[in-house]
Amino acid sequence: MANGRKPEGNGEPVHFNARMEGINYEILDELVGYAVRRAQLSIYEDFAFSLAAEDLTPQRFSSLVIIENNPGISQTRLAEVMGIARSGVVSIIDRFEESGLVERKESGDRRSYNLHLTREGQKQLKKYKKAVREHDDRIAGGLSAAERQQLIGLLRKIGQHQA
Amino acid sequence: MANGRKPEGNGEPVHFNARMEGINYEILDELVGYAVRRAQLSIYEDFAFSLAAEDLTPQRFSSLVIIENNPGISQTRLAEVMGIARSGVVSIIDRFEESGLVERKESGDRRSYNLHLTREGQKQLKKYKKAVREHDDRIAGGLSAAERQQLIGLLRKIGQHQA
DNA sequence: TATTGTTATACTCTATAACTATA
DNA sequence: TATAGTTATAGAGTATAACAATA
Repeated sequence: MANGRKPEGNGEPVHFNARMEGINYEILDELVGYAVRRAQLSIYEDFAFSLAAEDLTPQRFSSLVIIENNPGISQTRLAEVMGIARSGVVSIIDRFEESGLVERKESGDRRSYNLHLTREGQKQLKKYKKAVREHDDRIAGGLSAAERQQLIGLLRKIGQHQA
Repeated sequence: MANGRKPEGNGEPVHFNARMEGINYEILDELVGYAVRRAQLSIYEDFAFSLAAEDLTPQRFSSLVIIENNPGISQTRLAEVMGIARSGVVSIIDRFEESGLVERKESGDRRSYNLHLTREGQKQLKKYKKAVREHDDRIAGGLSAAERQQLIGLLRKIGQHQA
């Protein structure tokens, strides 16, 4: 063997703990931005854990939902909606096409495609939605239905600074 | 010249628009996770825009605040608080040390360091805090003080699923 | 044996720029 | 000239694994 050591590594997988005992967060506790970021990290971690087996990320899930509910959308438009560069959409759609969930159909304009879910894509997305709802219920478990609605409402007011 | 073309590129910088006209978001509108992610993207964008000149990211800002308010903290502990790998902290601190904001001081245990802000670090952080508060007020501008507190409170209840 | 900091490496995400085929 | 999709490339960010020094 190349070396006589046992396989090592750092041990504990990296985990985000929203609030650590005995740590003074000072100003961070007063910032809306930090609270959102902290929540987002916890949520992302749970999403990844819950849906890694499905090879699904929040980004990929959102793409499927947008395509399903806005059938025929173009890649450029999808990029705008997702807030990413057009080049990023290419690889996302490539991957979905390989796994047979999305297809690029002809549009009138031969420069662009109309994106659609395949039958298989619709079927899979239904499953994904169920899993994502379970995940969302889990992470929002501490909140009543009313609080949940209130939270979504407050979050929607954020980042609306001027036009 | 190597080629006769004018410098081109895709044009419009990538920008995240929380909600696009004429798009159906379906289930995404009901998910706490999506609302948080959407808000987080808007906030991050404003933070980056406001503080890029200071070479500051939310991550780097948080590190400085944690070090200031928990002086003598070790790199491993800081990694835990930030929810990143220990190896990631090394480069963060390296950079702060180069720019003279943080210093690694001896601890009793010769394997580890005690992290401290330098005098310059304290001075800079004071400036950063002012800028970050302005940024936070801007992105939370649509909210009253009460709503802001309410939002932070609700966000804190998230991701507290079981122990 | 375990821990701290470190380095090497790799992977993902995403941006920018340039290219092509169309319009 | 402008636009849609594409490719090439590069830069963050961050993880894992392995290592040296120390406990």
